[in-house]
Amino acid sequence: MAQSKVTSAEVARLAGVSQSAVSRVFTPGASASPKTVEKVKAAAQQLGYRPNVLARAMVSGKSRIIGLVVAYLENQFYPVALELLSNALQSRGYHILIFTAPNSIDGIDSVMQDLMDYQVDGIVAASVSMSSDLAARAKQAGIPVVLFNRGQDGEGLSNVTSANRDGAERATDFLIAGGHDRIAHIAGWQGSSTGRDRQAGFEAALRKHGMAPHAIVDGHYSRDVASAATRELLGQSNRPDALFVGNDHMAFAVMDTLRELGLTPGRDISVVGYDDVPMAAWGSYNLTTWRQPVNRMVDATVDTLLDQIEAGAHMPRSLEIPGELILRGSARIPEGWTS
Amino acid sequence: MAQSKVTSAEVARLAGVSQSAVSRVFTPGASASPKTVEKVKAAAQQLGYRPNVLARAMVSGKSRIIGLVVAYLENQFYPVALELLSNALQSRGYHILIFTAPNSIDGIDSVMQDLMDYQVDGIVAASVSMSSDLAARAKQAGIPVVLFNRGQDGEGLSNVTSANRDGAERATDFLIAGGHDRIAHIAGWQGSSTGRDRQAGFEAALRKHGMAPHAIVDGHYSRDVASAATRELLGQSNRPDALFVGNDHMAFAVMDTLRELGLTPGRDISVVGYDDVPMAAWGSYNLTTWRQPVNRMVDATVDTLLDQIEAGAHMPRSLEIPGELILRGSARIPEGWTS
DNA sequence: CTGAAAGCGCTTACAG
DNA sequence: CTGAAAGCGCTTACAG
Repeated sequence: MAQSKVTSAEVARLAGVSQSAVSRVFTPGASASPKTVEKVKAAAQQLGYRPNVLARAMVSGKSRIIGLVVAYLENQFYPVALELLSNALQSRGYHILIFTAPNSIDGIDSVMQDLMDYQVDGIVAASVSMSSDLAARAKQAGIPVVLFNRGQDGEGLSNVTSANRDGAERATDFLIAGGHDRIAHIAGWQGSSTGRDRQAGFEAALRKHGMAPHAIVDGHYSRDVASAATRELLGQSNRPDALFVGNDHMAFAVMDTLRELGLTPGRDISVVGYDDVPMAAWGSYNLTTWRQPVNRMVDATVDTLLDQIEAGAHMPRSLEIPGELILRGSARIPEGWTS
Repeated sequence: MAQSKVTSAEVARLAGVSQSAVSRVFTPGASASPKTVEKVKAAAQQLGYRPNVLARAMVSGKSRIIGLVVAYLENQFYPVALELLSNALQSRGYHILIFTAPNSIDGIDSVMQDLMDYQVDGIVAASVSMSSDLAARAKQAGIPVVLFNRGQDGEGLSNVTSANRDGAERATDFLIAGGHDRIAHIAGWQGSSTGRDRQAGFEAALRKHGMAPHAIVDGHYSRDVASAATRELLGQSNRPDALFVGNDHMAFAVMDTLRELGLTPGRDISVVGYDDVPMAAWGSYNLTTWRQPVNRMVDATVDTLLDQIEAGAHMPRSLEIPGELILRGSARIPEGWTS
């Protein structure tokens, strides 16, 4: 309702110039005389004119919209990443169109179609797997895709993750150095690359020391599953003395459950997580965990995506961001441990 | 870069019909003979054609994009709301374009301009205040706005909140019934309607019982501020015996701090929050809190917005969703307390 | 530097 | 039901 949209033609009329002149004044890098610029700006100001981004997108072929596919926001890692991503993109003149993805592969397929219908300039897929068919489709449509916090399954997409295998291995080294010898792993979802890589790191560390896993169970990145697994493990006569958990989100559930069982993490049993979400530093958890540097991961994602969009970079990049162990109170600290 | 976009003209050529015919087949409610539909669908399928949403938006004037302005995602209430909102909108054929807002009023102004440049069909502003100037601008541009979890300051925008004043009053009643007589309030940010309304409810309950607040301090919806306030309150000789906290996010910080001080919430001191975010149910907090029903708030937001967009509803609606007290372990439960 | 014109990919009256 | 045509609001060669 109301008087609604002002167009460049109206501004042109008021300023006494052609419509193209108005367009040039609002196009960075286009040439216009100071006099024209002045007249146009004044008229635009008076009318409250702003260029229609959609019309611009149509002719330029650049929408300045980045599609974001995100699965579940319950794990604090994702809202944090989302906020950083949105800010980074916003400062570069892009905006995020959000698509919440069902967890099935079919679901994600239809979501991707939706996404492309909006003529997005690029896609960030956070923590979702993508069929190679879909990857091919995006490539064919010329839309850059970068997988965030997920490896690709063979296809030629870019992706950024932390060094999951290395991080898990070093976190496990820490537990071993702490003198634990019944170390169990509540693993990340084995249907995801992160879940598998972290488990591989866990196993490698143990193997290196000639040890065997006390137990490994798939926690599906779910609080409930992790909680049940904890109960199960602690219900056995041969209890683990340390738990390496596939992500912080599950580790919180594990700690809650241990306390229900009357155990104090850090004293009776050691718990180490993965991610270092803000909540890990909160007093009630004070979780020792492997930091996955979300800010650096987001920066790498944005750089990779924009290189492909703006500089036409073609080679898919696979980036692994290093992390570090954050020492807190949920796990015994080995004598003389440094970094 | 690949063969890229297929247009309706190409489909028309292959199908042996006019371009308008193709358009009609893809426009719900437009008329086309079964034969045409069949030919067009086959051709579209073969070419991998899908209508360009942006082009459609240009001519129809409907972008099917909803702008979402969101301030900070650290408080779990917002990611939860975001996910629900995205799903609800997605199922109705809309998508969310995200704008993260600076906290200043100026910042939010420029963000809103950005938003309108994208020709969004509607705007949801979550937990941000809006200048009445801005509200007027949106109205003039014919873009419906609904404020989520924030009251409007006089202007004619729609908004949905929980019944903040009532909820706070009843939460405080509960504390009074529990026999507490030194009840302090760590208030939500007094620059926000929610913060003020909840404080008003707190004061009303006390007044009703002829009591005075033990103390009221503005926690700014910040963990750090709430934590410092807790230390301050507990450092005095005349300590509060109960704390009503302006939202769960701060209440978690308050509980962490109380424990650092050697106090056990629910036993040594009662704590009640506001929101009932998922984390409130987690074992480490087990927070007694007033539930702000986020799903109903989101539904109301979507209904209000789409009524204005699609049905042309003009009257601004101000909706207050009722809530309920969720009894957990962080506050003493009065003898014989029901509901 | 500037204007007239073509065109981005659609939808939607308008005739038939 | 169908096609030719106009038009959504811009950008971008093309001449001048």
